[in-house]
Amino acid sequence: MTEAITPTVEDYLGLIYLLEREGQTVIGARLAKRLGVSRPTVTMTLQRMARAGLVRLNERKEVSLTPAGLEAAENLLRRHMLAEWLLRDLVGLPWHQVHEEADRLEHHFSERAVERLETLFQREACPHGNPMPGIAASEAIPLLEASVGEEVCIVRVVEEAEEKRELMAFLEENGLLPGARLRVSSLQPYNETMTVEVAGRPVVLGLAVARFIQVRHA
Amino acid sequence: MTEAITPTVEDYLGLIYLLEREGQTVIGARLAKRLGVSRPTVTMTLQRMARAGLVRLNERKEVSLTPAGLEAAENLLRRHMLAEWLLRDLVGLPWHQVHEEADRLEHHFSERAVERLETLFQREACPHGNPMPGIAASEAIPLLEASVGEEVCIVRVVEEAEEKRELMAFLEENGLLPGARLRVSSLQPYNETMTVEVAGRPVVLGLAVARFIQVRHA
DNA sequence: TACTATTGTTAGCATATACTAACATCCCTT
DNA sequence: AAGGGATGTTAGTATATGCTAACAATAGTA
Repeated sequence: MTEAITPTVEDYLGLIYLLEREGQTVIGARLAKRLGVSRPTVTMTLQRMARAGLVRLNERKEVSLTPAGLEAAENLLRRHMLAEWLLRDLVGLPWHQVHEEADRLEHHFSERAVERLETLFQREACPHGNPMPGIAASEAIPLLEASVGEEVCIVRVVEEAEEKRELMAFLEENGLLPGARLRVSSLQPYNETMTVEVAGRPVVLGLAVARFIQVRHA
Repeated sequence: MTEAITPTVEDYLGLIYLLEREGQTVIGARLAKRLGVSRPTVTMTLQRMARAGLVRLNERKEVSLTPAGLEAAENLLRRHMLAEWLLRDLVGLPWHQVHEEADRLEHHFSERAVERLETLFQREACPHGNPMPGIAASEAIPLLEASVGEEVCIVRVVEEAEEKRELMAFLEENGLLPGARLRVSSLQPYNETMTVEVAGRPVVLGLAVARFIQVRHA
């Protein structure tokens, strides 16, 4: 028997999957920071996960998913994104809250519920524009790299940003959701900010935030 | 700070609440049986719960909810029933599966999600006809006690039955849901069964099951 | 190269949740 | 009243998940 995968372990798997997808090297310290737990805890949990055949560590202690781990991770991500659509489209939760809520619910859907959700929501990305597992990410560049004057369309807000509650509320308030059109008005690199125009109104964005927003030409 | 109530403890609270509502005396052994855990486990968990001010035990070891425990229990029950409506009306899960699914999800809704669900579903009972916390149960008698020839309408399938997967599937298959009209055709007490007519078709029910179904005159 | 910051691990501990085996209690019925 | 079945508890154990303190190893960087 593959012993049941706990919610905690699912969280590790999902995060490792996302980091790998972004091309980052996955190390324990990074997991500890993102998961909000201590490094010793990560060491122990990774040991259990390795024993269960979900991950492996190379000589440089870099973590990667085994085939079993990958499958479980994709499964979780799919449940996460389906939960987000459920919460947004049917429950009517505001965009900036669905990630946090889905993060708790995702672990508890049965096979049958997932099937129902899959029938209801045949989407290629989550409400934040990040691709469903198995789907290739559509072309996009960080808003940071768009040129001044350019008219762009938001493709996605990357997962790392989804975790930041106030930032998400700020983005929603200012209409900075996937699909939004905006113009890059000006750059203030000395101030670590840029100014964009959304629906006729100017919005000042920190450059760190502009790195979280990916766009394509409109 | 009232330390967070765990899903396990919530399960205990919910069950104690339901047993109390049915007027049963709540003892550890009964909890152990219904929760599917050993008696020692129940002893230890009840001790923690008593320490947390959620329940008390009298000299005869009978369990009852404190005000804090009652509040937490009603809160859980509400979340459970809202989850059931969500799963039935929006997700489209079949009637007989929603209880089991809700039993897992109920522990993980935020305040805000509950508010949304309450706006969407202003119901006085769950999909099985059992009253929402705070609402008085509508008059009904066990189907068992209806007289032969009588035409009745199903008011509820009691909570104890909700836990029995195959039974629930059987009931749904035969249209024995709240609101269904049926006629008591005959009794076979020697056989521990009774026969009812639903939508023109005869269905034979074990008397134990007929005790789980509550009806009113149609 | 030497120092420092980052990273990983060990040890020791705590809590919630489970289990079995064994014993204690208590109530009811014969 | 005695015996038996139901009930509650104790003791001992296990697992997953967390922590801090301390140390070890590694990697950069001055």
